[in-house]
Amino acid sequence: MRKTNSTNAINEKTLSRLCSTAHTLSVIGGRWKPTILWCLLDGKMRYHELKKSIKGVSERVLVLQLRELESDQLVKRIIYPEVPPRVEYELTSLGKSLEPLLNQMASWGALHKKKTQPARELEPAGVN
Amino acid sequence: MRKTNSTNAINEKTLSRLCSTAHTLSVIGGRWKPTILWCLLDGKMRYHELKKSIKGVSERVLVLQLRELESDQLVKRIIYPEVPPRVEYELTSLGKSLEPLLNQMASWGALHKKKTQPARELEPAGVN
DNA sequence: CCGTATCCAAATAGATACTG
DNA sequence: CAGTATCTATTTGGATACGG
Repeated sequence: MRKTNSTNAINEKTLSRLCSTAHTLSVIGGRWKPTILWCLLDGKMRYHELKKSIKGVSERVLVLQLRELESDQLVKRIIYPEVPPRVEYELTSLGKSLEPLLNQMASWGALHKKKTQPARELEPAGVN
Repeated sequence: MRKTNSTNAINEKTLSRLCSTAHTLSVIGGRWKPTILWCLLDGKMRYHELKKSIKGVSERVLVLQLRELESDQLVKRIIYPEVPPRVEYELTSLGKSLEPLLNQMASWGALHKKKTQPARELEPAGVN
């Protein structure tokens, strides 16, 4: 009759899923991480290409996010010992394994926007 | 031969998905939002039950996150005009529609942890 | 070209006393 | 009970000059 347990406290299964969800968010939740991941799903890119593609990100932050993705093993950093230097960023298989999740997030986000922001173009200019 | 286009700039489709992904993250990405959502997936709860279930959250922050979830229409707030006051929080259908996504996030998070943190229990106590 | 170092701003989270 | 009001701390992001 009761659901989960008498006090509605978080049960073990929920706790474990919660922890895993939080972990996922900590990995992909950075300000530019989804952008970077979407970029790299199209194929490997050099640092400067990323910088150009991702408008508005500063060098410091871009590098920070890349380093985090790297230490989370989503991104591989390949350094070619040349002059001038060349560095390529590429998704690891773990990184590529995010694609379905990112797609689902995109789908849900689109749905949510449609449901919560019904038909903007029908309201001409916003009176107040 | 070329992929997407010549300069590897973000194309329209990627841009749209990126935007939707960012939107999803802005909705569920708060510090306690996944916790709250997992709780409410088990059923409606009163404010104080949430407060007790979610250890470590302060009142201010809990209310803030609930208000954001409410204004994003994931959570319904039901006020009973009684003394003492009673308020229940419940997922809307839009909130419930997050369940598959949260499940997938949990699955990916668990997988990622397994791949990046191999077999903790094999290292006895951590020497350094 | 590919960053790092430094400094700064903004957003987010937290503790806690108080109120209808 | 269910919050709000303050105040503070921490975390995150940003601009930009400089270095290997």
